[in-house]
Amino acid sequence: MAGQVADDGALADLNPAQREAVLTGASHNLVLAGAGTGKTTTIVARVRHLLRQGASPDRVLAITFTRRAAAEIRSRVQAAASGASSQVHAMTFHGWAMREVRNNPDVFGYEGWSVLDAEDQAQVMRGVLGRGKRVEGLKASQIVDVLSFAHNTRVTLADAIRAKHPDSAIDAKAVGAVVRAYEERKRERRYLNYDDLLMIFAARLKDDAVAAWVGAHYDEILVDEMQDTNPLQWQIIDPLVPHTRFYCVGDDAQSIYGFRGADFASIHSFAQRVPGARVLKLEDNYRSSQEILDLSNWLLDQSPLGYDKHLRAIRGRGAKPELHSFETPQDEAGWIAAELLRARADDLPWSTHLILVRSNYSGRAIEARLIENDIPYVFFGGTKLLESAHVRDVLCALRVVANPDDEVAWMRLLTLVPRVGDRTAARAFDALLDARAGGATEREARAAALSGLPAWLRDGLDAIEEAAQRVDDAVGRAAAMLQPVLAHKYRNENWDARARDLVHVERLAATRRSILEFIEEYLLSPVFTSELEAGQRDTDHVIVSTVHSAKGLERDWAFCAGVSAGSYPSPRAMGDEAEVEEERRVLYVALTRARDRLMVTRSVVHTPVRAWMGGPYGVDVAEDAYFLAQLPEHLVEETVHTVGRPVRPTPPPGLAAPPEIDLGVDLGDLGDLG
DNA sequence: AAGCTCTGCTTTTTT
DNA sequence: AGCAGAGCTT
Repeated sequence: MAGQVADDGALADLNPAQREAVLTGASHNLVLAGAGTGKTTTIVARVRHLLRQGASPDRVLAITFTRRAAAEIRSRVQAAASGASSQVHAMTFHGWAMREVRNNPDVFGYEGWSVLDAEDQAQVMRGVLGRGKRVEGLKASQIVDVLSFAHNTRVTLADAIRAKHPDSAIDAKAVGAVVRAYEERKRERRYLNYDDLLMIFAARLKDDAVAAWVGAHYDEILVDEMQDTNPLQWQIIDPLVPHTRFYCVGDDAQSIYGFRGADFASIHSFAQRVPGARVLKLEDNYRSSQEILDLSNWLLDQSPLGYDKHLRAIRGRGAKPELHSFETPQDEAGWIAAELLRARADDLPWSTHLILVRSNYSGRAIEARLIENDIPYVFFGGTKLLESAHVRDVLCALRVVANPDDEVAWMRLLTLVPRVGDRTAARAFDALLDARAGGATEREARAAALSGLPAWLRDGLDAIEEAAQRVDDAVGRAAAMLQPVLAHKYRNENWDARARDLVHVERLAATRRSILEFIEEYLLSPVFTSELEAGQRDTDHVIVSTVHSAKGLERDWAFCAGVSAGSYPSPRAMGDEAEVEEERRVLYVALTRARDRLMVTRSVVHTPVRAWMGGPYGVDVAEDAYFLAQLPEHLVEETVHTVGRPVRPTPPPGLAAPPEIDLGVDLGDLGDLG
């Protein structure tokens, strides 16, 4: 908060509504905190208040949406604390569930499992699908998505299929058979995915003795971004309500995770769901100028859903938001880069700026321009380090050592070996299982199963096993072992940059106690590759972020890129009011990130990309529903740019129609070609 | 038969 | 940028 940083959470710096929210004595509270109203400040102050009242730091749990938000709360509480260590627990729902399940095998009944990320899940699903690779026209990854939606919203598979694929007649029974086989495969291999962690936790909390036991660990559980909590996560909160206190903070207008099962209306029913809960409101905005809020408020007012929300700018008046129209997205990106360079020439630091994009895809065009112009940036929502192919390759070598049942990892690792494909790899894996079943130790089983393969694989894995206590060392050995094959595999794909990533991974691993802990931590809360490049030296940088990853972010200047007809809302959302309104909230979140200068950019050209994204709906429909179609002129300062694309000169008046032009070739005298 | 390589297609949003 | 499939090589 610009005006109220100094001592985070010192009561004197809070306004009356915030102070009330911090000091509330009710057992359960819901704080409705609009954008820029000091949400994080309030949470930090609340934690400090609890600590002052004598709560031990490890009895306060803050549930956040991302690892970054957790780190911020932790560091701000720490910074504000006088001396004594006050490491409060701050983590995501998934991180919490994982901790509980991992640390208490006798309570939850799961031991020796490993976590599957999206790609691994799709891989297991592909194995189940076999030859055809599809069932009812759905790809492996689509089935995984639908299944996850069903779990998170607690609906049947059939309902989830209808929700996700409303236009196709899919036989849920056929999909169900595949899903059953998939679950069976996961069980055999002792795999759990993100949803499983939440489901195991939620299922066990149904036993009131377990709920009482978990609840007794905490004096208060704070939940940030409550509007994005989905029904599955509610099943974790519900049983704990009688056993601890809940302090939830959210904003219905910023609910943008409906695709993951969040229902923004659930925040309205909070008081019914949590008996005796007190509801408090924060409406004073400390972040933005009134002009920025006028535009944001206008956007919400256009919605058929009544948000009953009008942010007031404590900072008063400022510059009008700017609307810049271009011909192409490339022009937008070019102008943004130029604007950043101009600001730099005026001595503004790079950290003045935040660039918001709708999708990872659209962020790449901007990223390219920043690289071109040597502008340092971090891309939240870009490539995740642990999901990139080369890092995955290396981690598979660690995974098979940590969990020899990890079939997905074995298959990937084995097929890296030259002349080894699916068949050979599958045979080696089967041989491994056989050897173990016959009583061999892990190392003996590996020696037997890998006997027909190059010795470096067996020796390398043995070396990793010996180093397993030092995870960074193990990573180093895995990278060394695979270096030759990876250098070849990625020879045309940026091998040098990839090799650098592997060094980053080694460094990240240095503080971890075990291979599984390391992999789980970063799978559950990813690190972006660009984050490491820039963050390493704490350099001044611009932030590029998808709107979804921009939660809690704010900067003096914000560029909202690609706010074009046909993108807001996207054609995919058309025809479904709930989805269109979620898109409106996405734009609202983007607009409310700016403190002083808000620049909305858009373009009109329909690139091939947009044409196929447009799908069956077509552009005209989108024009009509475009959120800025009815934008009153007085709310923005509009500039129309025609950069790099000069208007075609009109021909001189009175020019005669072109004559027929003979395109035949004058062969001339070719002489005697004989 | 198995593996390799090239090409074209696909992509909202994330733990 | 990554994946699936086609067609080619060993």
